[in-house]
Amino acid sequence: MPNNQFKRGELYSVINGMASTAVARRLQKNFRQAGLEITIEQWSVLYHLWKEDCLSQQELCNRTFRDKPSITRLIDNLEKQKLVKRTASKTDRRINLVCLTDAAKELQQLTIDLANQTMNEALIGVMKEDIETVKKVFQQVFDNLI
Amino acid sequence: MPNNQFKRGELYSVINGMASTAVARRLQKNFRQAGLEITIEQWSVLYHLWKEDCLSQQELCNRTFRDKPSITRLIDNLEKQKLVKRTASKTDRRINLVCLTDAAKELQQLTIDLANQTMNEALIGVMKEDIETVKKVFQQVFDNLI
DNA sequence: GGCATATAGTTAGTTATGCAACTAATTTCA
DNA sequence: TGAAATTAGTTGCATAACTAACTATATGCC
Repeated sequence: MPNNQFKRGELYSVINGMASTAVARRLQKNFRQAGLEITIEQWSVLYHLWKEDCLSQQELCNRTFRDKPSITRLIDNLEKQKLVKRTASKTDRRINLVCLTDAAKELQQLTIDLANQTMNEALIGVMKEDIETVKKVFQQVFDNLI
Repeated sequence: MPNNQFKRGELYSVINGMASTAVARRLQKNFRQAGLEITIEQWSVLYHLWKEDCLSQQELCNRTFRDKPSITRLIDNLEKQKLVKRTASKTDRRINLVCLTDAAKELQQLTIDLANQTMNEALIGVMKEDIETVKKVFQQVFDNLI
């Protein structure tokens, strides 16, 4: 196979491949070294709740771009760790509102610091305008595929 | 929390987040619609074997950036599907060489076409030089974190 | 030669993803 | 009003990830 046959597939592996995995592993490692017992995926849920508390599970699906079973189980685990609590909505009995506990609120600043530290480690030598280009391209890719 | 406190965390979610997931889901969907029963992860192993057949499991770990247990199980599943075959190395009895079957060789062109099609769908409206910037940034991120 | 160390691969346990099928509550509309 | 369709959430099954602990083989070195 000539090398140029796979040009866009190579970009696939760029977008979805080693760099992303490396960042995720580093962030997880930095969490662990700081004594944090949460996973990256749990963190992404908490992140949206820190921005706006007491969202429904469906709303968390939309914001984290995960499907419903994934959110169900992430919330199960976060509830076991006493970081969130399901509360029945008073206006719609189908809905669980997912609210932060005080313990979760205390984690916010530490995880922000660790995420920023991780991205600083990852972005050494990367120009600011190139970062903007990456953001722009990823937004376009997301819009193309919804 | 002021919004600008999480600037680099936002980029984290860009690199590791929704666009990557959207591309992976679309590629998987395109595989499925073409009647291909393989996962993206299995495909990534086959991809490296198409470039160079009969690699050791350790070499597949290095090239796919996965750990050893992940490769063990990916190879288990690929072997169940008769797409690869483990062969004991003659020079080092610790090593399994993973070789493609004829069935796997027949999948190569179809999956290349589907990967290219998927990336074409994803990259509508994205400029060529911006793609090069994304590749450059991701290479730098990977080098920073190894 | 033989012990210590390193390397290749497997297994076990926990967490997460995707899909399909399911229950329960709500909304639509004839 | 009441049956049909929609929405919110859960459960089951298969695949995959990470960590740690394990076996087997190979290498290094005294």
